[in-house]
Amino acid sequence: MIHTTTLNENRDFKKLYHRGKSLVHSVLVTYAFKNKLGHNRIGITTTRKIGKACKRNRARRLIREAYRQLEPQLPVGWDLVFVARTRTTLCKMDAVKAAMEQHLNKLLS
RNA sequence: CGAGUAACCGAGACAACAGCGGGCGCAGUGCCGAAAGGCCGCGCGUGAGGAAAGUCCGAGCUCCACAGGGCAGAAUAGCUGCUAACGGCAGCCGGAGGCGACUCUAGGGACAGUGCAACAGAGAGAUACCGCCGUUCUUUGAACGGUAAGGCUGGAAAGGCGAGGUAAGAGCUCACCAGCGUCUGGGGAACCAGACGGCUAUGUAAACCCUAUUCGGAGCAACACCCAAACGAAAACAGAUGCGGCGGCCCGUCGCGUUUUCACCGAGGUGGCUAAAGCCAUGUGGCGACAUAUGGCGUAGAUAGAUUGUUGUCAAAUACAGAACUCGGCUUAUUGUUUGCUCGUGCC
Repeated sequence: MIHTTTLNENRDFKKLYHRGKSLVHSVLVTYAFKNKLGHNRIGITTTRKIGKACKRNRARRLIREAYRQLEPQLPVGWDLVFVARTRTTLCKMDAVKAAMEQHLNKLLS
């Protein structure tokens, strides 16, 4: 990815959950918060509610691919956390991408 | 054709575009960092399973004393073999189920000891309630004695069943069957077959227990190394009959003050990390598990965690499901195809 790194510290996730803006959709929950790094950081949460390792991997892949396709049009300087939901594993990538695009347009404007 | 039973094999392939993790090669010495070290571009090649799962066994590897003695504790339980090892596997023996193919089997010991067996029933290591028979008194019965065939209860009632026998009965006697013991024969063994003997006193050891065999503990967040930082203060207790290290206890052994509070110091990096009791093919030995020889292959190593998204073609690609130090098993989840065998039905 061009200007994005992964978010891997638990304290960063907690900060977004408490202080970030969020939107909910049936296949995706998005949290966003501005950072001062000059690039984006994303984190993906797949809880055990979704299923076992295989289903969680699938959800993570779908979200990462959706983000990758949307990335060129996004503004820079945000921390993002995407939370997969149970229905995420059942749907196609296009549905996730549409939900994400809708969320990001609202949150990052 | 239907029902069943056993086993092999597969787990999408190909093409296009986009994208991700390792590896190798080339290049700038460009970027980040205090440093160890890491990042970026292009090309080539490579990249999840039959169960990767559950974490139920067994090993390797690492550290604790290269692991010591005893007790406690745990596991296993027909025989012979295979294996690095196993609670696994193979073959066989015994038992159970099925018409059969075939399947299942936690399969040592109840004359070492302790316990339990409710209720019912006359009586459950012990009986005489009814009944049957005899004797006596007497006469529609009673007392005493004999009996375990018949009745009732129960999961189980003093081996089963038939004949003889008897006052009535009884392994009292006999044949057959079951069980026990001894002997003989066969087998490597579990065990099998036969003969003879006396005539026997329940079940439960997935109840405690006994016997035999095996087992030290913790786990890759193990552990090793590198860079940076720190390596101080106070209080309490003890003075070796103390504290700590080896899962519990006792020894043994090694090390040494210990604990608490405050202060100081990294959400650092690299290795371990994949060549392995490895896989494939062929030959040889073995009923088989497996062993062995030759040749070939070199096949993921992440650390918020990598093969996926969108199409097209194929009759369909759907199910269960994602490596996390590595192997050998077991168990559980689940999809498709094929083949052998068994039983039933119909036709030739």
